Amino acid sequence: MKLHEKIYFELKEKIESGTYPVGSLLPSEHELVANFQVSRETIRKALRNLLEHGYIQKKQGKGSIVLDVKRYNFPVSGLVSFKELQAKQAIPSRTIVVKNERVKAPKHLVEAGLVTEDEEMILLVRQREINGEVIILDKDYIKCLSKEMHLPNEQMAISLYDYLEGDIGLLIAYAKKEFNVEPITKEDCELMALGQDTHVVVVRSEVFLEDTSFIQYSESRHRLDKFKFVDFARRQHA
Amino acid sequence: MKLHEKIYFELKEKIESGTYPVGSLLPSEHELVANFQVSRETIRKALRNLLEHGYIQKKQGKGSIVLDVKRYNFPVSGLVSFKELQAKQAIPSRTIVVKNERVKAPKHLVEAGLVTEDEEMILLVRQREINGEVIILDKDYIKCLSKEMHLPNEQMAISLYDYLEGDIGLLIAYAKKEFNVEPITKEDCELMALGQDTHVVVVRSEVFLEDTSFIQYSESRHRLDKFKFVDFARRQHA
DNA sequence: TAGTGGTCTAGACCACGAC
DNA sequence: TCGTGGTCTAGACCACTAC
Repeated sequence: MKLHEKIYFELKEKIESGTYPVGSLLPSEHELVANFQVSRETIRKALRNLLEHGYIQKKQGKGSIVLDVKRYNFPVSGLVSFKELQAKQAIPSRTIVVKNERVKAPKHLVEAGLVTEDEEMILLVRQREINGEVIILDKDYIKCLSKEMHLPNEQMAISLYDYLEGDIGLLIAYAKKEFNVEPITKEDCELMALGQDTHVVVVRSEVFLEDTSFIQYSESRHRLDKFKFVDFARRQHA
Repeated sequence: MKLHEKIYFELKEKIESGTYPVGSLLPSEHELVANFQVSRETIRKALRNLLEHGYIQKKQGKGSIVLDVKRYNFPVSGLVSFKELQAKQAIPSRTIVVKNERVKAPKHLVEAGLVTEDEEMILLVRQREINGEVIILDKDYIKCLSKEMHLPNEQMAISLYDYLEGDIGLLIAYAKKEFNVEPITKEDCELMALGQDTHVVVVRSEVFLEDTSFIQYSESRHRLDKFKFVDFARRQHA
């Protein structure tokens, strides 16, 4: 564990436990330098991390003010998998793998230059059940990194990202996401518990690895009444 | 202008203009130090800024890879005002101020501890027209910072944030936002061009100043077919 | 092995806030 | 005035990538 990470986690823990109460000031950077016996830049890196995650607000001439974490830190933003979300929220859920097969790359990905024309991809379709109802339908196209590559159904029922990052050792770096509300398709009707709904929320993502190579395109289709997206945003004054 | 900002803007400009083509490597940090005649930490701060805004991907042992800005940098995320959005997209639009009056603070804000019970706030309701249709309905509750405070209608038709930041000199720092899809209200029907729609996208925000004091609560109600939210997200491996 | 970015140090000076 | 965070410097050593 890096020094600045250790300091970040220690301060984060003290904020979450109330050792540093909401609205109070953290010890000054100078004091933290003395306490942790590290250089000021190392302290500042830890504080920057706290700032970016919504734990503190810094003010020149004053100090680092502790924010109300419970209010601002239900992060559904960023790049987080369904499994990681569920783990945080402790909701009874289940995943059913509907499709897991090789297909030709969809045309719009070829046109976007993300894959070559005759390339094969793995199409993965999964139902996400919460309290016994299918609330989310996930459709993923994953680039084949080798001829033999396949995705074990048992793993896909847990987490695609756990498999790609843990078992295969890929490093997922960033994604472009797009949120829309669209009319339902026949597939939505068949695979989701929609009732009278006429629309679903569609989250489309293009996902890339650390070397900037394309790895995954996904469409996550959500029932309107269960969709919620929470974000913590900082204003850019540049 | 700070040094690292100047370097950030110069590199950003060269990426956007294609001087550094997509997929190529930026000059190494060592080279940039020599070119700009600054210390390495200053270069690194500029590069960190490019990374956070989706312009580059860094890889240890390799370098800084230029990403496809056109594809990833339509930022509707962050904390951006309607006026700033319109400016980027050059769409003919108009804002109509429907209400601008003092009211008692709404109960849910009192319960959340954001305002005191008998406090007055300014209620601002604005229609956002695009191509002659009301697509968005913005309802804002703004905290009264003085007895005399009022918001000029002419300014509100341009930008609330321009007024608060420019004219009054407030510094908006961060916000918590929540996205939901909800059934329409009577007010939506009356003030928006909804057609057969039964739902709208609702974006609720709590906005805070640099000293962490609460300043604004807002509800932005969007017609389903015109709502779109684009995000660039990095995976947290910590 | 050579070159890259990642981490860390020990200073300096400046701008802002509270008193 | 004093203490705070913001910017910047000039080094050091380490981990990873490419060859």
